[in-house]
Amino acid sequence: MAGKGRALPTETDYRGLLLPASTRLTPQRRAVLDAIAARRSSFTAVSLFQVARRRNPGLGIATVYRTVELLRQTGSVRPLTGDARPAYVRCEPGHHHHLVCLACGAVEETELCGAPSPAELRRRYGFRAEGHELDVYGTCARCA
Amino acid sequence: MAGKGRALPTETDYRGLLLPASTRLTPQRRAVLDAIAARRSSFTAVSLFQVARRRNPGLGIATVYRTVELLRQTGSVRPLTGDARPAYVRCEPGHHHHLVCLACGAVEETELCGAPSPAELRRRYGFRAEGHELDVYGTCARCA
DNA sequence: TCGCCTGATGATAGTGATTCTCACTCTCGT
DNA sequence: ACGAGAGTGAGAATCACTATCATCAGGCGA
Repeated sequence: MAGKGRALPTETDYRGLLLPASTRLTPQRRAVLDAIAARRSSFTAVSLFQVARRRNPGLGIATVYRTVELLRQTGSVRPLTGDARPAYVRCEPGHHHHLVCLACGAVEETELCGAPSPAELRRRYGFRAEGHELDVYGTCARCA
Repeated sequence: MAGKGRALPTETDYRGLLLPASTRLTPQRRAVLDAIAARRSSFTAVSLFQVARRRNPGLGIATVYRTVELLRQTGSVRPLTGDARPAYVRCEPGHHHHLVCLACGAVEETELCGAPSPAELRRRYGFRAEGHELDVYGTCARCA
């Protein structure tokens, strides 16, 4: 049952939004994925819910949370840290961080990252780094 | 009434925990400051409440939140980002980041920081950085 | 010494975001 | 058509936190 007939859990026009394998692409999830794909900035579960429900009036808020959680598992969205909570951003694959505009909520990805190296943290603190969160807050080019 | 007779808003033996000037050091706040000073790791408002109430049984949870907020204003505590939420850590003055142990909750400060420079973000993205959040997650020396 | 003013407090209701529960529905493979 | 199990919506529950408000406390001036 793994990767046979039912095959495509997502379709390519969702532009990189991936559900975990062997989950079904239901109309409800489609509505949520559409709502995310249309976003150019950070979003909250509630705001997604409001948009997605226009397309699928019966949609429940619980389904939005469930779908976002699935996307989080695949790395397609990430919850923002800091004062922007509670909000999420779309994520392309690979290590990167976010530039969050405090004025309009727009989020830009950047591959720039100078987080302390695991080796140095290990040497200086005996600390085994497994991951890190870095978000930069400020004003985007449009709002400046 | 500004910085005269009433004088000392805090006392030095709270090891760097500062309340804003012209706030009173009440027994309730003292109990909360004690509870924080005794911590070697991250803490939540509720866990502080439980500890501080042993010293001051009448203490209300609202007072704990109010006191933590005062300390946040002076930079003496900072809310953690990422999955460790909702939790706070004590902060020494100055720019630094935190190494958070996912096993025991211990938090170590480090001055190591390689966040992208505001100048480079400005040049490449037109983004005016105002601040950033960086927390590193992993396992501390004791738990490893 | 006595009120007074204002900051501080505790109890409690309220809020917003999120999670849980559960009966029901839909889909897929057979 | 059928059975199994993934998926669903509604609403209750939970969690962290905030707002409200009557009351308290402790310097201050009179």
